Amino acid sequence: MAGIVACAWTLAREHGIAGVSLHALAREVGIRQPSLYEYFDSKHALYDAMFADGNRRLVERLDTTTFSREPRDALKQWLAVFTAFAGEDPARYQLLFQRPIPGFTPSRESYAPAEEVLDRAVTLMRAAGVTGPGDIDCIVAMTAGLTEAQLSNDPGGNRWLRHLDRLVDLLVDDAIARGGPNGT
Amino acid sequence: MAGIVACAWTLAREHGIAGVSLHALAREVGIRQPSLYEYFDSKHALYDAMFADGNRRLVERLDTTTFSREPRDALKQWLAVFTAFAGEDPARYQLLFQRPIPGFTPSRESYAPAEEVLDRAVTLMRAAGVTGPGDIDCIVAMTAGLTEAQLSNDPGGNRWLRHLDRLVDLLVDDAIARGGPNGT
DNA sequence: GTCTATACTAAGATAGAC
DNA sequence: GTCTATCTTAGTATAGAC
Repeated sequence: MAGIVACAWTLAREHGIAGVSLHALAREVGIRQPSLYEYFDSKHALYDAMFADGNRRLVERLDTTTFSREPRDALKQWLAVFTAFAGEDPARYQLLFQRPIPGFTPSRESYAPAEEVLDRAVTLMRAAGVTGPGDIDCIVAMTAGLTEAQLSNDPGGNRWLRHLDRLVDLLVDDAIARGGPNGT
Repeated sequence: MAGIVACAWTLAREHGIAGVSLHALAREVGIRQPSLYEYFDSKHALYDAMFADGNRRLVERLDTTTFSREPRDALKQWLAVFTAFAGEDPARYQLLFQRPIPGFTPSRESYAPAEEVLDRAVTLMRAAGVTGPGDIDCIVAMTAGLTEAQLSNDPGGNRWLRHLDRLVDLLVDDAIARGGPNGT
C-alpha cells in the first residue's frame, strides 16, 4: 500500500501527475492492473492517497525543523522548507497545491494535513506581525508566484526564489506599517 | 477556420483546455470530426492556432488602451488589462501562460505575439524605474501569483487582485531605492 | 471540403476462477 | 490477494468515396 503510493510518485515524477496510469503503475509495482483495485476503489482514490501522503511528508518536514524564536526568521524558515519541498518534486507540488486532475477533489480526511500546513504558516505570519487576512493572502500568493515561476522555467535553479526573503521583508514591513494589530 | 478556433474556445471554457476533444469540436462547428483535418494537421496544431489567437487578442487589447504618460500608472494600467484579460477566460489564461498540455509547445510563429506582450510590459517597467532583471522577475511572478490565486480560488472576484496596485508600488519603490539605474 | 467507415491506442473498470 | 479475460468508453488519426 505505502509501496504502491511510492511507485505512483516515481511515475508522477517521470510522466507528470496526470500521466500516471494504472497499467503503468501495476507494472512498476510488479502486479497486474486489476489487482490495484484491492488497494484503491478508483483512480481518484489513488490520487487521494497520494495527496494525503504528500501533505503528511510536508508536515513531517516542518516537524523536524527547529524554528528560530525570532518570528520573522521563523517565517522565512517555514517558507524555505516549503520551497525546498516544492523544488524536490514539481509533480508533487502540482498535486498538492494546484488542481491538475479534472474532477479530483481531496477527501476531508486527506485534506486535514493540508490545513495543518497552512495553519502553521498563518500562525508564523501572525507572530511576525502580519495579522490582516489580506496581508496573509499577499504573502501566500507571492510565494506561490515565485515558486511556480521557478518550477516551470528553471527547476532546480534559484533565479526567482532567491528574492523570496527580500520580498517577505518588504511585505511584512509594509503590513506592520499599515496595520499594527489589524489591517486589510 | 477562425470560426473553428472560436468554437474551440467555447469548449475550452466549458470543459477546460485539456478537455477539448476533436469530436466535440466538430459537433460544435457542425461538421464531422475527420473534416477538422482539412484545417489542422493534428490536435497540437489546433492548440497552436488557439495559442496564437489568444495572444493576438491580448495584443489588440493593449493596442486599444491609451496609457497614462506617468510611467508607473501606465504599468498599473498594463497589469489591469492583463488581469482583466485573464479573468475573462481562465482556460485561455492557462493555455497562454501555463503549460497545461503535455507535449505541446507553441511554434515560433505563434510565439511571436506572446513575446510582444512581454516586451511591452518590460518596457513599461523600465520606464517606471524598474531596470534590474531580478526586479522585473519579481513583479512578473508576483502578478502571476495573485492572478492564479484569484482564478483558482475565487474566479470573478477580487480578493487577491485588489492588492495588485499596492504591491506594485511596494516593489517598484523598492527596486528604485535599491537600484537606481541598475539593480539585481 | 465533407462525408462514412474504420483503425488504432489507451485508459479505467468489472467478472469470475484460483 | 492475485490472476486472466473482457468490457466499455473515448480519444486521435487515416482511407477512400462523393
